[in-house]
Amino acid sequence: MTHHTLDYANRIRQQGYRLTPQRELVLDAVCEGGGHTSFDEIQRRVQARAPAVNRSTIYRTLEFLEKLNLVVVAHIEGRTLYEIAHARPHHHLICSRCGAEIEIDETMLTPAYDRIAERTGFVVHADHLVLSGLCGECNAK
Amino acid sequence: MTHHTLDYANRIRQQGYRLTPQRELVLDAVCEGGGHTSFDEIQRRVQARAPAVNRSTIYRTLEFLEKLNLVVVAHIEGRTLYEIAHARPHHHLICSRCGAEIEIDETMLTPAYDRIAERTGFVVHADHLVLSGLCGECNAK
DNA sequence: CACTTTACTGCAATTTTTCGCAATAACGTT
DNA sequence: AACGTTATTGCGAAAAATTGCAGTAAAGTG
Ligand SMILES: [Mn+2]
Ligand SMILES: [Mn+2]
Ligand SMILES: [Zn+2]
Ligand SMILES: [Zn+2]
Repeated sequence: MTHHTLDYANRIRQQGYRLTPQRELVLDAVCEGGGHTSFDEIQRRVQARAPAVNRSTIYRTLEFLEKLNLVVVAHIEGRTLYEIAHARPHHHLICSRCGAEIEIDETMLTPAYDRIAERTGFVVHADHLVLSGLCGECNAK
Repeated sequence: MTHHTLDYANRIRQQGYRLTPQRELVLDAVCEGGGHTSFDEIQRRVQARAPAVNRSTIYRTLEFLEKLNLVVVAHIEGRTLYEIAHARPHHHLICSRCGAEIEIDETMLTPAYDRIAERTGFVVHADHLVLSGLCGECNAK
């Protein structure tokens, strides 16, 4: 399971929080499938294993996991999508014409981060951006 | 009024849409105050002039104005904030420790856009990003 | 100005998300 | 292993946001 490498159990407990079955179930649900997952899909997966888990709990748990940087969120074309946080952050390019999605590594943004740090002293630490624009193909037209 | 410079009336009509009093009221409401405005504040301003304007209409209108690039949105610390679109896009740096907000020009990001275009062919056209990280002061500690 | 088309609005109903609170259970301590 | 503290859950209710639809009115035409 992907998130095991992050040692989420200790990460949660070391901050004074508790590792509950609900939190493990939600974490697993976000992991399954690997990519972006909607709330409904997460709820479906969680309740397939434990039907009693409450919808409110899933909302609160996702917010919690996001706060601990175990899960990242993205708003893409009106939809709110969740994804397990990986060791290295990544970002998304969304073509506003054809909808194509391209994934890029955080290193693509470091030139801008450097400029920002130079001029403002601010050190950017973005972990899941969504940048819109036009993909190569659509741009050619 | 700031948005008049954008000639929003023609911009709306030229695409087959209609310029309604409700749309002007919402646009004005987003303009007033200049910066980021919450939905509730927009509703308050609109209904101060025209109490009959429906809440649903305001939601739909904001979405519409966003689609036409007359208004930009941002999700900052859980809040959804609206702002009138200016001639040049700008972005925000939010310190995740002290909450400080720094505004930056789009030119700060062009080095990254260039790299992205070189390697992927994708031309980024982001108009209102929110980047989190640590401000200069918080970083020193 | 009267007329036609159909984009847009207001309203009510749904759906989604948040919230308060009493009951539960995680986990450090004994 | 039993106990105590209190973070977390489930539940019901409230609040926020979305949707379908019938009526309204913007704007082009003559
Ligand atoms: Mn992603
Ligand atoms: Mn702004
Ligand atoms: Zn494209
Ligand atoms: Zn700071």
